[in-house]
Amino acid sequence: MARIAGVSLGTASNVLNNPEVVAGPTRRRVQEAIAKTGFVRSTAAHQLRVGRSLTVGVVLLDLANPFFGEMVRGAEGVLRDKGYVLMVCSSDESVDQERRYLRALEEHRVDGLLITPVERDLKGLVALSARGVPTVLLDRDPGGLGLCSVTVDDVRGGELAAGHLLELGHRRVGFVNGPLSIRQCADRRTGAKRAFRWAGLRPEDGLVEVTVPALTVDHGEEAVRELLAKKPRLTAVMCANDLLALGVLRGLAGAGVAVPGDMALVGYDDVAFASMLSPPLSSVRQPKYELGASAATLLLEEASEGAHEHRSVRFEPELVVRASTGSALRTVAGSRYRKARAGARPQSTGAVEGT
Amino acid sequence: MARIAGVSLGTASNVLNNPEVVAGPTRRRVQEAIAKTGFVRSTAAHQLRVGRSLTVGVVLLDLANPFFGEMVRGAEGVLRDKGYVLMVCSSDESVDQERRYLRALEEHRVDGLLITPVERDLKGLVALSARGVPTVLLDRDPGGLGLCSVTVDDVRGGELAAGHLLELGHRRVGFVNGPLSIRQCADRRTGAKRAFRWAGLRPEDGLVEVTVPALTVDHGEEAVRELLAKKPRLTAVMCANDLLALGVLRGLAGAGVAVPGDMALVGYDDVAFASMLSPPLSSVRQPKYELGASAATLLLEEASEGAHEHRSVRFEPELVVRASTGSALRTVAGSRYRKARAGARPQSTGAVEGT
DNA sequence: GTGAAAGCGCTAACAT
DNA sequence: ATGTTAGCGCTTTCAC
Repeated sequence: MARIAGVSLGTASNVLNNPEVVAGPTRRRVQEAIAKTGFVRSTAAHQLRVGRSLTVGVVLLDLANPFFGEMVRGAEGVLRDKGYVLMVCSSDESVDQERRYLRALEEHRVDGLLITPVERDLKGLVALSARGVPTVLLDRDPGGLGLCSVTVDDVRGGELAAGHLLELGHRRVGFVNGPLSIRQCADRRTGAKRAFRWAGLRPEDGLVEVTVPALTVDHGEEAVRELLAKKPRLTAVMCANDLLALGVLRGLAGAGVAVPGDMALVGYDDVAFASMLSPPLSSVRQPKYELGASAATLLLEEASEGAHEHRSVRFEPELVVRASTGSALRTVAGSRYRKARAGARPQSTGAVEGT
Repeated sequence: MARIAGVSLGTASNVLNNPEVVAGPTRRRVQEAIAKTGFVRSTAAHQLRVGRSLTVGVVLLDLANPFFGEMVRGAEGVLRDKGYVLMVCSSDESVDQERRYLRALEEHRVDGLLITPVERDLKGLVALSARGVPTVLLDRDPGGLGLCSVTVDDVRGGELAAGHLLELGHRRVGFVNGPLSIRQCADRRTGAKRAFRWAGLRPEDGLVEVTVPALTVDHGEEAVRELLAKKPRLTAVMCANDLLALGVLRGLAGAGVAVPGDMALVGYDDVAFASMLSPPLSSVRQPKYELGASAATLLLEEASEGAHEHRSVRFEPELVVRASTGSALRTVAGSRYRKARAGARPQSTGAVEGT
């Protein structure tokens, strides 16, 4: 023990926590002893005294999913500088597993919790928060309950995708969407319709929906037959996610339909391989890293402030334009949409990436 | 506190840890009190007494990389049932960051450590292990030092890829590889050559190497010109990873070369989108989940056994055959390779996935 | 079967 | 400026 090697005891603690209060020579002596004995302080004992575990719990659906991986990196980026270590848990979309982990994290007395909850009922989390564990919801609306949250505006995302196609002059747009019971799917649909209305068009006329049971490549590919059968013929397709878009892309290739020549295509999520497809896929990106980083920041706020005002941060998705949507279909019509949109709101924050 | 609500103190502890030693009625009374007061035991205090933190540290290069994400899931799968929670840390390939995290994890008294070390010198980890923290290396050879490890046989992987093409009858095979300073690249190359020798062929004649500075899509695409210029003409190409393969695929498409008709193509890693390409890409898969799971198992062994024998587990990569390598070029020649290979070792554990 | 008491490693208040 | 002491919440003898 550093104490035996040195000469004091409680002073050693000061060397670690209030170095300035210890006299130079003493301090050095203690530090030497620490180095020599290979002393490493115990967080557990520290926690028992001080009440902070220097630990933050993160519960998400599946760490193997790059979406969550990147989000965690965002949180880690801000939290590690504050000396926190992350306890990361995959609930696997199981309410039971989630409960077990929440229990374990509470036993560990995490100083905060970031969670994408699978349980519909949030009252357990509200209670946890009331018990003094700062809690931030990830990609989930707190629905008026007293919780912080960080979400992405999926309505806006749907609007961006549809709006982009409208700007390019498309007036007959297919929309391959998943079940509306998934909140994200419903929201993106709402956004797409809104884009049509902004353009002075009726969604019922121009937005042709094809609903598939799951957001997979295969379902996307199957949807192509239906898309091509529509009359009058579609000139563009938007999809509820990139996997569907990839399937559509493959289906179109099989049918000899050129993208973007005969059909423009835009996905959603901007997954890693979207930029690698042929042609590279235009898509709507979610700020995954920022999502995590901002959640962590909210957490720190809630942990430091005495009386805390719960806050909800909503991120704007970002349109990433690539080759799959090509250039304007008819210049004149394109400008019409742009004009209708102008002045309504800050212009779309679309980023353009090389082909 | 449960104690006040109930009637005893140290007995409450027994209700939690040795329920059978407590009389029925008493036990029930305590449990009620626990439920009513919302008591949650403190791991920290527990740890202070018992010495176990119920925590395992995981240090990897980047959690946003799906390779690591999946590996962590493997570890989580076996560890969570034992009541452990994972402290996951991304070193970002920074030696400094790695050291900081290792320090923090040791302060937390993790019961074990899984790490993909960035620091070349492993003596810090050996010391840590000697100090009583069971440590398992992930995807890194312990080089004779006393540490457990879990790795994947990249030589074998290279052999699988090349062997597959040889079995199909290809005799002029391009190999787009990264810098040999990367251990994985060097190993895969060694394996590819070995496959040629097994087939009774000289690698110098049949294996045509193209080295690129980095394993990216763009470098793959650029390599195509060089590949197509080779005489006599190549009939197949293998790549050191899937990104390169994707680039090659794109380049070939641009040059009007059909895959697999005019050129067979096999990648490495079997990333998520390999199966989604057109045509779906044959590749060599690393058992990511199993890597993590097996590392965790090793950790548990090391933690439980008194005198521990350090073990190294080496995984066999797995050939995933998809459409990009098509069918045999010339049946006769194909069988020649197969015959040479037979009996040499347990046959390749290749899995076949739908087109 | 249950209670009482010591102590894990640390920090903060107090005494010197 | 340094040493002394109490106690964080728990487990674990050891009496009863």
